[in-house]
Amino acid sequence: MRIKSNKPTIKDIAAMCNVSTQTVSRVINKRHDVAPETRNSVEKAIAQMNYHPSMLARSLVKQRSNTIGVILAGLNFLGVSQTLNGIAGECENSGYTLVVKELPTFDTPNFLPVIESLIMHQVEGIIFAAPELNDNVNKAQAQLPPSCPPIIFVKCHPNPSYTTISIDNRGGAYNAVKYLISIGRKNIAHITGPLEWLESRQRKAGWEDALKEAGRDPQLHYWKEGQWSSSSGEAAFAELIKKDPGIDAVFVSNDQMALGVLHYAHTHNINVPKDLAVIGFDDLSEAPFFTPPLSTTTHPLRELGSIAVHTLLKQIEGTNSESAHFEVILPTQLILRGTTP
Amino acid sequence: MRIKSNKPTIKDIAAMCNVSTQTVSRVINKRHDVAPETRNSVEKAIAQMNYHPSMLARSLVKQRSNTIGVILAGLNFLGVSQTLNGIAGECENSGYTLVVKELPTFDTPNFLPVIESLIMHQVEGIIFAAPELNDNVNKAQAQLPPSCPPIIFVKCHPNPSYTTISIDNRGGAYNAVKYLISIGRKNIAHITGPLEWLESRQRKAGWEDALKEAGRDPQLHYWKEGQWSSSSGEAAFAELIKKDPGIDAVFVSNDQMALGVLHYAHTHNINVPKDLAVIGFDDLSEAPFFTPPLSTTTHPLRELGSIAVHTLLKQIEGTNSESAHFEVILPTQLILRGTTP
DNA sequence: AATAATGATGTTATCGTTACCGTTATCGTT
DNA sequence: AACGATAACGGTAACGATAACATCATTATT
Repeated sequence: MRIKSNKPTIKDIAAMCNVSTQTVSRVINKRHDVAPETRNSVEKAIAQMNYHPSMLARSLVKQRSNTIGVILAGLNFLGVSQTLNGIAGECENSGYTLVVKELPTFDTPNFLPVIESLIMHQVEGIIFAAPELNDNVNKAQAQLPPSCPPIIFVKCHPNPSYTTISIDNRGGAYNAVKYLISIGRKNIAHITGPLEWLESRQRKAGWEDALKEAGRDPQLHYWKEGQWSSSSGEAAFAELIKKDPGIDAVFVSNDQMALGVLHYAHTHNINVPKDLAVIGFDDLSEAPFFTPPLSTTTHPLRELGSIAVHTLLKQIEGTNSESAHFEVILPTQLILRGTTP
Repeated sequence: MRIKSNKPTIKDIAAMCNVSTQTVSRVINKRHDVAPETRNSVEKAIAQMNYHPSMLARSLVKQRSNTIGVILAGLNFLGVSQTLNGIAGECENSGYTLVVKELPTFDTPNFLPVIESLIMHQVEGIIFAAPELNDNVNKAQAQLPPSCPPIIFVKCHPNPSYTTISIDNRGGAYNAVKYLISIGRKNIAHITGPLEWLESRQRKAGWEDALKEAGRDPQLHYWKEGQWSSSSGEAAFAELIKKDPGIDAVFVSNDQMALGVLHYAHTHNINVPKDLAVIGFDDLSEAPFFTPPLSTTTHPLRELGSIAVHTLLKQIEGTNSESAHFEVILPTQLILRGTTP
């Protein structure tokens, strides 16, 4: 006889109590058709043997894994982890297990292995939460195998064939720039994120739209591409101000780069906000404590995550007829602090 | 005949190719004892039918899930997500699947449900990466069921019964304060994190040790408890400086609170670093761009995560005899920037 | 009293895959 | 020509759990 693994199974419990495995199963699943006496004895045995039901076996026979997968990249960025925070919390709430796959880089060309790995794990749904760079999302969508479970794309461009949930980047930027115009700034520059990122392009579009709406030609305004980091923001601003010393406001695509701008201003005796108004994007928890406190734009990333899970579960658990795809765009909010007058 | 689910199984492939399921299995597992012709036909069928093997079934029969679980709390904190970054990356590298469980709060009293949930999922190992508050880790260890798979505790106090991997908080703080002493600061205050946190207590101990070593009585120095946030840091410093206007240096338990201190200094015309030297902890990527750039202490969180996985996998895959527990403490590094002279 | 309804349990088949062992065909060797 | 070695494959029994049905008592109903 082979040496038994130390993990007790439903059979061991059944044998111990002189009942069938089915009865044990009934106890585990809290069914009512078990005699109190039997239930007691089984429960005692379960506690004694330290038995835990195997989800693998359960999932196999039930044809339901109660698991969803999330694909992401750049966990070390605060934005991504905040989204994950929302996702994980909502999973916990609704009793789903979360499998996390992180892409090695932002611009991983081939998503298929990751998606297939999730399919092999029988996940019931997928949240695609890697940022959209170039056409990576399109590529991913094109690669989706026919047998793919429900999938939600987060923070990407809308696509009627899929459910997408995103942040109103364009609108947030638009509002920020509109405000700068409203306070009389004439020369509003912009520091973008890396332009492969959809978010960067959307925010840039918002800047352009606001300028156009005010009857100004965006072509005549300066902008420069940054790389999200504070140092790139500082460098970008240094270039901008060299090209045009008359810049009196700058809309910056994230708070970290905005911090770089503040640093430059501080070291070059530029008075913020009198000579230079600055508005960022993200509303980092540190932003109110920058010198001066940073005006910026909020976006509900944690909420984004929990909405994504919520929506996904509805698609999983809902009737099949309910598979209409749709699009959610979450609003942003302009927060005025010390870097605007 | 029942309606077949759309997901093909190994049987479907076998039927399609007129071979046994075993042969299909052999092809899937890249065994050599399959005729090239047969292999080809099977592979074609697999591609055609869009077949993906079920990890559930595989794990069940192989008695190996190739999955590990991680327990964490506070994903919205940068430190936690950086650790997760390291963990996820290393899992990806070594072909393990990662299941993430986030605790609802830092001080969740009862870990058992989370751990049991992981056990039920047949994870082969667990990384406990929630921060240590009060005696939550002790509690968790006491609650560990006998049948628990290998588990590694991260960022917690050493315990010979378990493998632990942590950051040298005490040493980092000690070095920071020692440096402040070496540059002649007489009155070195300290702002702690919440004292339920082990990290806070360890850093405070480092501060005390350095003072003692210099022949000073820590009792005569001021300290105040903060809550990690910038605003709490600012408030704490406001109190400290009111109690003793002679404070000429402050060691702050994290960078966010240090930012709060800088903010206070700036708004109250305290010259940093001339009148007040500041050293933080964490080395946020923004720290070099604070005004002035923040001197602080680095710690390798991403590395911590990948080491944790690495160690865990060695315990899982290694021989059983290799189950000796041990303790790793990762070093920190003092980074001097503008808030120290 | 006969029948039906209920309550508590056991039997068997099944989920998708692999391990284990057994079978057949082919080929070179002596 | 008989033999064994090897290659290529198949059959069956697991893995741990549940669904669906079957089987009994026992109690309620007419």
